[in-house]
Amino acid sequence: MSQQPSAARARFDRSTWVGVDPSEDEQRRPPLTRPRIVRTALRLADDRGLVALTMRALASELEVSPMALYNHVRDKDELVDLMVDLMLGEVDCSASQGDWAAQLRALVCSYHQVLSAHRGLARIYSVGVRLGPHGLLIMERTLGLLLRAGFSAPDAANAFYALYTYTVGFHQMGRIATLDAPTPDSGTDDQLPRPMAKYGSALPPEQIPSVVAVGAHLDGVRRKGGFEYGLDALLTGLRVKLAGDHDGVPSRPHSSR
Amino acid sequence: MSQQPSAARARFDRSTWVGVDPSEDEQRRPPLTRPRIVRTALRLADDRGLVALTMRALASELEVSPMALYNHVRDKDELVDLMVDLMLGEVDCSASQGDWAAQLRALVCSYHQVLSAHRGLARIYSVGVRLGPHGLLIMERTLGLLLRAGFSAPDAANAFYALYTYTVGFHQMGRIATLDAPTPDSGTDDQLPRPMAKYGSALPPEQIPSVVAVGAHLDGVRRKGGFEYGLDALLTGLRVKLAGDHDGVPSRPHSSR
DNA sequence: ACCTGAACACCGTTCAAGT
DNA sequence: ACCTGAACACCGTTCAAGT
Repeated sequence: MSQQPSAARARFDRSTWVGVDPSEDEQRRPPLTRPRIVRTALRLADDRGLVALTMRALASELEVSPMALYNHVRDKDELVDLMVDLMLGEVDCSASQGDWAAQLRALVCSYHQVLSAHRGLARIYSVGVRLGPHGLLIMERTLGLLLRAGFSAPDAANAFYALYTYTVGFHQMGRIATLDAPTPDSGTDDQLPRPMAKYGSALPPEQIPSVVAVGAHLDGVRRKGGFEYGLDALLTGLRVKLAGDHDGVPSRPHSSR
Repeated sequence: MSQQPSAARARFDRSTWVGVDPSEDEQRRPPLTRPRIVRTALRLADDRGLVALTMRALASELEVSPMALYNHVRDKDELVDLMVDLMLGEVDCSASQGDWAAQLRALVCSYHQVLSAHRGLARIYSVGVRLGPHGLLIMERTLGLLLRAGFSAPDAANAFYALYTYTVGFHQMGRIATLDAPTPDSGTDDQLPRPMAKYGSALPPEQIPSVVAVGAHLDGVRRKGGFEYGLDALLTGLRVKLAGDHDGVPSRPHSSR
């Protein structure tokens, strides 16, 4: 009762079966390598969330002492960098069809899908962006498309950063809610007729008529084509900017300065 | 030597001077209130960064036991929510001149400036967005401008989320760097002629020609008008989208679906 | 009602020691 | 070279106790 049953059982199995077939035991515990650590860490973050990604938890997942990890990885920051680069390897950087904007759209959408598949990691992505080879390749491809489209080097840097910022930011923004906890009594689904119980807490409804009017649609942004909406607006803006530069016409909405 | 000198000194001062002039001691230690806790926490995060914002550090800054805070604040998450709303109170929500896009631009730029003034808090902002009264007011104003401009409720939600995502994301994105630590030997300034020592580490230069070509401008994005570049592109895209809706012409760059 | 000290269940990481 | 256990310097938070 007061002992840890799983630890006791593990010890028992080990001492019982070791020596009978050592190679089988070896099979069950592959050697600790850097790629295996990073792969396991990414899976752990995917399955149990960012908060569960702990050096200690990762070590126990690998059936190894916490300190064993430090022989293959400098510290947790480096581990996260490696995880991010492993994830970014899934982004499809191959050439696609259409003009520069369409190709840019395909690339960024692939990026978006990969981040969606790894929500836990996507959260931490921003804090200190350290690019590995896969990240650099995405950057290279994006900047190449922009430069070939006709953007100047400074504008390409700005456009890249804007696309990048929007995409990563989209995944870090959580569901919008007010200080009051969301009511968990809604048994049916999301499209409830009166969703303002959530938004009305911090301010009386008569002070936020627009929020009340839009309300029901706000939660759906992340599910529906919310990402593509902003992305297309951004791409349209870039297209107008590029055309304006070639015509010598400023594209600023209001050149108040 | 082995004792903590500051703790010993504090205890000495307290026991020495208490009773001589209690009101003076009272002045030096104003009562612990919720607003004072939140204000001090925001200042602490601004001055010493997010990582220094610790319940224990905050308590010692307020010259109080760590547990005293829990009489005024449920937990650290709630404290952060309150700090965010205090910060958002600095955003200028007053009406401005120009059409809807210009007013939107002024509002978002004020938002951007406030986040710039509180870089530490801006980092954590995304994780769990819980809006207080000030946040709700910004949301109300933004949605109101979009609705009055002619956006439908779903489109207003999407546009709001895009602007919001971009702005907050901009502040969470750190400086772009590669896995190798940046070389701290550059004594002069940022506009160095060979900035590729930073980007060339993870991949050989011949594989990333566009990165090499743009390189020098990438670090400047955050300083220069990098934020405004993307914001204006976004606003232009929204303007085109709105005009397209009124004409019945789809504004998607490529309606491949 | 408000504050305190001690303690709990965690972290990441250093260190000295094992093989 | 690789792994381990013990320990250090932290966290946020609970609890029982003080006033």
